[in-house]
Amino acid sequence: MTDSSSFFNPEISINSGQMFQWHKINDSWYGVYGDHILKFSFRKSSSYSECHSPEYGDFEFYSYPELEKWESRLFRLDDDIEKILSGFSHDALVSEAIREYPGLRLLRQEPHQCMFSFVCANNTSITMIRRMLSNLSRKFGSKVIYDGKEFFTFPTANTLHRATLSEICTCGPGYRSTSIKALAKSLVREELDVKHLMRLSYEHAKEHLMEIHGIGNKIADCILLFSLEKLEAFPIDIWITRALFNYYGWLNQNKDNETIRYNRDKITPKQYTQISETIRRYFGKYAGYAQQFLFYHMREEVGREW
DNA sequence: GTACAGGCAGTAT
DNA sequence: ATACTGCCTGTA
Repeated sequence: MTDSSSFFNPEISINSGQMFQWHKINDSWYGVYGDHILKFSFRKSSSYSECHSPEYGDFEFYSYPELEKWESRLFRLDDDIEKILSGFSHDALVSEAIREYPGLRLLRQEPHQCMFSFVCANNTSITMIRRMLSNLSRKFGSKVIYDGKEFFTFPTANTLHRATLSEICTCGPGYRSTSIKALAKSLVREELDVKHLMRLSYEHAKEHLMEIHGIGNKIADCILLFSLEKLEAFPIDIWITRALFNYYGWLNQNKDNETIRYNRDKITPKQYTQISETIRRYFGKYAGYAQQFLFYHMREEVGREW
């Protein structure tokens, strides 16, 4: 743990926009992970924030019901982070972001929860996404009392499948409600199966996901990256589009040497595919990690200028 | 009032 | 095949 890139900061990782159902109560963070409630706290005796960046030992991890070593799973501590990040040394912007945000990690989410979460994330704000998911958990999840506080687990695909469209609508997803129903149906019928998707290649898994109503290029890439172990997935949302437009001008040429034109906010599905291929070749099989740092950099440093 | 928020599907070309 | 357009809903 000598390289600054190996520091581990769960707080910044949780707050980097991948995760929607976490919040801080007093000095602890609580989150919903499928049917488990997770919690971590700063170890009081640690010198974190005094003179060094946080490390693994500065935190204590809890869960209910007990989930063995969940922190290793969620924060991907099993990845060789130094090796992965050193693979981006040819890129100045990502390298800068890695130095700027030591301890930022890609998170490994619970797959079903991840799928529903990003279906809800279609064309809306983080605040609204959090509200929808909270409402869905409250209405269709199970109540759990932990640390004397009330939590609700994430609803199962079965429950959401049995729920009526209007019941789901009362949780606030609007037109995304039909997408939630479509996803629940595919999962219950096992037309969409997590273990199967994990075994498939990135491309084939993505094809399957995109057959679901409400899952397009971007949402499929989020699901693949955050829950299906496809670390080459590189979700291109509006922030990443802006980053690519502003800092990666060379991307604007396709293989026929034609200039790809797009205004800085929108890309077409064809452009998405083209840019995705190029950027994955450029960043390699862990492109998703690069995306994570780019995304966070854009939100933190450039966000207020837009 | 209306523009916008971490895209998408349906329809028109 | 590719481009254009409307969309739930709450907030600024």
